[in-house]
Amino acid sequence: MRIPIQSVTPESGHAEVCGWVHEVRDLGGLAFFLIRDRTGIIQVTLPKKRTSEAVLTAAKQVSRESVVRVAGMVKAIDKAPGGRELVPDVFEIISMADSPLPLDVVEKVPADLDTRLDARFLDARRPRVAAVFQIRSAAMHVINQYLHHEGFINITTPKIVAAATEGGTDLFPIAYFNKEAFLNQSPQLYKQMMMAAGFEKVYEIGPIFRAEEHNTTKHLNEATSIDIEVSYADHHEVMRILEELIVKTYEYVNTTCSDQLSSLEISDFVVPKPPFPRLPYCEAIEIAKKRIEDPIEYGDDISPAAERALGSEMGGHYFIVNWPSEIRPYYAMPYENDPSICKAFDLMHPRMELSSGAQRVHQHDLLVQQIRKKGLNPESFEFYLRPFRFGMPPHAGWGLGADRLVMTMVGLANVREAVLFPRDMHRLVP
RNA sequence: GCCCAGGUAGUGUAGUGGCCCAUCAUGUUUGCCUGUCACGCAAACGACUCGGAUUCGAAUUCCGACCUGGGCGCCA
Repeated sequence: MRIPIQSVTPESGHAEVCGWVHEVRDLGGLAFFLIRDRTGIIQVTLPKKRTSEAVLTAAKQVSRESVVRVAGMVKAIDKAPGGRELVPDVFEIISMADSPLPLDVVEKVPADLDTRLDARFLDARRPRVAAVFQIRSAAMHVINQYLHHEGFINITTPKIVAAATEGGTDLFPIAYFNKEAFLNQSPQLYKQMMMAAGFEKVYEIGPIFRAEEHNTTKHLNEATSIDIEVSYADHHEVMRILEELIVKTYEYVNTTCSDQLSSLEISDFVVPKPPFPRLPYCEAIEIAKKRIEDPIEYGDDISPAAERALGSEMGGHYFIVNWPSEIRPYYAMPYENDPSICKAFDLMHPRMELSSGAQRVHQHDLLVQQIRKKGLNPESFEFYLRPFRFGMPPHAGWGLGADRLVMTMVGLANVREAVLFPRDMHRLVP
């Protein structure tokens, strides 16, 4: 019976493992094979004089990264990695790997990201790459667990939609029988409909699609968004949920992924401390004005240079709050005492924006007014506006970029490294 | 979409007009080697993105195409 490599100890006696041939060191009368599975690496040692002909033939024939089944006695040896080695009486080639390999799994020679993504299945065999996705999995697990625990209902909303009701970003048109259709840019409107449906707290973790032709290390055309919406909550309440979720995610990764963090050579993993500073937009602009050369004025978006300047000033996660209504979407709730600013916020990591959200406008007539103010036609928003006419509770929510969360958490240079099969302007395969 | 930088063995690189039938590492193959752990040693194999131009001569200069990386714009 095959057992995980990590569980092989000197006490195992006779053990059978399956995995990839990681490295071969043939010293002549003695040969070492490193066999790797997802749990670790074990040294298989062949003293040639005392090894069967069948084992020697297979060992001679096998190529790097072939899948093999090896069984034999486990011996305690200080000189071997992990303090044990396996002396095989069985060495079976299950699946021979072609040569040459598209990239070097052992990492003696680096590979460009492009090369790595072209051969992602091989790239992901590298422990440090696998570690990123194990951490991502842990993060998604604890986020689901936290939201479930907080009473959120997990929903799934359509990714094929009829029209671009939100404006702003470009959508991908798709062929949908004989109708016009698009890939959805966000579950925003559907989350809000579920507030009208009385679900009170909903969340969705799913793909979002943006057809922007950007070419940066932090944008993708297909991303994973963690979205929540909460009835009877204001922006303060959902910011609190967001910061608690971020902290819990870091804590969980910190306590359950120590092997993965050390694979990534992260020795200074810092769990952020709540509460995160709430920086009013107007103060953010003042800081940016002092710190960057490019002109920036109240009413402008926060440019990447301004983001970086603020990031180094703030030093950790922080919120930008009280945005001018003018530069936020129509569904962001304006302050009653000063409608020029609204109850919208962004959650920032020092490197980039992670999340944005707001208390939403829940009053039908105010929403129509806001849509008009943005120069949009309320008539084309009928499917969105309808729920607001039949009893819509006040509500607030946010969307958090899962890929950026992972990227910033483990310090990846490029968001593509946090995604198994990233989709950008140039990459559609694999 | 705009701007900048690139494209050389399977992989990662050196090479700015002749010194290049192209450097180094890794890999692969063969030989030697009984404690390696990036094993070592020896030998061999393997590449200038494509098309056009300039030149006695182009990996190197110019033009075009394609591809890649990055920045900006855009990103409710």
